Amino acid sequence: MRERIVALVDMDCFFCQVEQRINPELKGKPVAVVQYNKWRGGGIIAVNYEARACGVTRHMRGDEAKEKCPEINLVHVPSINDKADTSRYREAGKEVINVICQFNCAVQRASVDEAFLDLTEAVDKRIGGETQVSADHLPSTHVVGFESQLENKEEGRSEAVQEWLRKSDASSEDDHDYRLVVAAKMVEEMRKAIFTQTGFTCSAGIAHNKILSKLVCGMHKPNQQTVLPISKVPFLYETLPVKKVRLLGGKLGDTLMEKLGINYMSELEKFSEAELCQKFEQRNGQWLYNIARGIDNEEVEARLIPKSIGCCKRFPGKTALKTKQELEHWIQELAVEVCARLDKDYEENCRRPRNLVVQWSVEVGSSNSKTGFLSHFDQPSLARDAMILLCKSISIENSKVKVPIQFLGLSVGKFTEERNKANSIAKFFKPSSASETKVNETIVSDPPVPEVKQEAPPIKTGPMSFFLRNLKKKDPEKNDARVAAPQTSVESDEDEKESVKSDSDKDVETDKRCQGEEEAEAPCPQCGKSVKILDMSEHLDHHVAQELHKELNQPVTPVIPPQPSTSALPKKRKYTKSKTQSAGGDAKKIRSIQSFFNKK
DNA sequence: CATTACCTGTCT
DNA sequence: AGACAGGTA
Ligand SMILES: Nc1ncnc2c1ncn2[C@H]1C[C@H](O)[C@@H](COP(=O)(O)OP(=O)(O)OP(=O)(O)O)O1
Ligand SMILES: [Mn+2]
Ligand SMILES: [Mn+2]
Repeated sequence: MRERIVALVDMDCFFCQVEQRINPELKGKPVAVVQYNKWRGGGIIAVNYEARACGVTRHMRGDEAKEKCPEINLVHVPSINDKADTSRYREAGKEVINVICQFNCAVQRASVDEAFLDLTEAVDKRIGGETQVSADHLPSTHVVGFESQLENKEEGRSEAVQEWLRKSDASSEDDHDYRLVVAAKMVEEMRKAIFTQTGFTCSAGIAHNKILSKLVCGMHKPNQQTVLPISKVPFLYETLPVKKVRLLGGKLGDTLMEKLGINYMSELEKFSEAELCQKFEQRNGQWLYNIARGIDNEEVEARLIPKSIGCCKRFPGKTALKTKQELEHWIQELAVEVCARLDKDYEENCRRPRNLVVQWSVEVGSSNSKTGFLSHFDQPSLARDAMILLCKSISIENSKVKVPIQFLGLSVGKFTEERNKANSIAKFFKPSSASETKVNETIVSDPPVPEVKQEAPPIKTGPMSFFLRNLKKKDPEKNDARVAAPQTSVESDEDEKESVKSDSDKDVETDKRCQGEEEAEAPCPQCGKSVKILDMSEHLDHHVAQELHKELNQPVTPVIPPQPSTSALPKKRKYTKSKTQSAGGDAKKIRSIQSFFNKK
């Protein structure tokens, strides 16, 4: 089996770096970024390494940080109309993504400050050319299982890297390690490019899948990178608490430890797939069985931009919203931000959202949401539609909200690409197509197929989901679920009498009240084709599937690998069990690793 | 009384 | 498709 080469690049104390670039006086000083209310100095969401040295951590209050570190510089997240605005960090994140895209590989934006890369093809191309890699090319690289015990840290690191290089030359029977070597060199170059072009430092993990690359990225920070040779997985797992693994950090991790009586990842390997499936459901069981062996088949999806745009705000305790006026006010404010970001997104990505989701909660821990079809994107429309959706589910009497609202959120999603964007219509994903590149800049499918019904939209089978739900069901005091024809447009029940809507006749909107109009048709806003209104949603889904495979952003000229990619990678993920290797026991453990993973 | 933001899987 | 739980940054 030929392993993929996957890297995870994560920015160092990202929000702090953004603030330090804006205000260079802060460079070299302890900094933390705080968000929300003035209450006790605000809550900390990012801490730079100088401040971490004095024990300041995320979740702390500004006041506590001042105690631990009197010289700390607390920077507040910008606030607009009493609402945190994190746009500057999103914009900075885009800069980074743009640099990464100069390298020829599939890039998956995983959060505001990190991205997964599939370097498999890029590495192969690189090996086709020059092949020499020396320790000089890997000045900030660490290799799991090659830690040296030398007093001098840097000397030890360098010696360990050289040791690894000696053991992993191109002539080895398998080339897994050699390909990691080449990848490590590329990632060194990429990180340097990120720094040169943005001024930000970052760290990276390089391994054969997403879970492992993410895991090792955190081992050496800041401004360093860590490689995990496949043969060192058992060694790594020996001292690795299960909750450190992505997706096991929550309830699943807890029940895993509880039900199996284990603490470290190495202990997971002795359970049969059948037992894991029986205890944690089929899907989770297979995933666990695989990850216990260092196997994770989740693909790096070529996606550079978020799938949804939203914002929200909490109103804890007595600040809960109690009147319709308050509610309207905050809906307006949220709509202002969403609208502004939406306009920008349209300019940059030429897409429009088809869905609007309003979320709210009436007590801590509860949550409710209502979804509606979206056809207008100006602020008043967003606010109006959101209010209508909300009013369908909560009861208001005499301008008083029956149960005070403690949380309110607006988000839009299910984007479709704008038509008429010459050249973009022809791209239609065809499941049976053999070849397609997954490099972000070019997703080429063989013969472009026009507007045809498409089976099998890309199957999304992310790992993990949860059986726990049934163990502890939420108390359903919930909604009066009187509304809601699925897939109707946003429209109030109150309007019923006078159908206020006037100018929207050209829009694709439906109201389930109009029982007699189930046969009515309207032009699809995407393709113009006449479609039954009640089928519009399903129809639009085909466009959504299309959008998933559209071309994302136009990276500039490739810096490193000059060749455009042409070959294919599998798109569909499968959970394949694998009976495999795992070269038994590196008996000895390195303390530094142990303490790294056990601390905190 | 951490906060805001995004993603995925299951159930219906 | 929509509602919701769970997970992560
Ligand atoms: N729980 C949170 N709530 C709000 N914002 C968060 C939260 N966690 C992280 N962020 C923001 C601030 C971080 O700078 C940014 C990236 O997160 P993350 O990569 O986990 O840490 P970091 O970049 O600050 O430090 P590190 O150097 O350890 O990566 O996302
Ligand atoms: Mn980070
Ligand atoms: Mn991160």
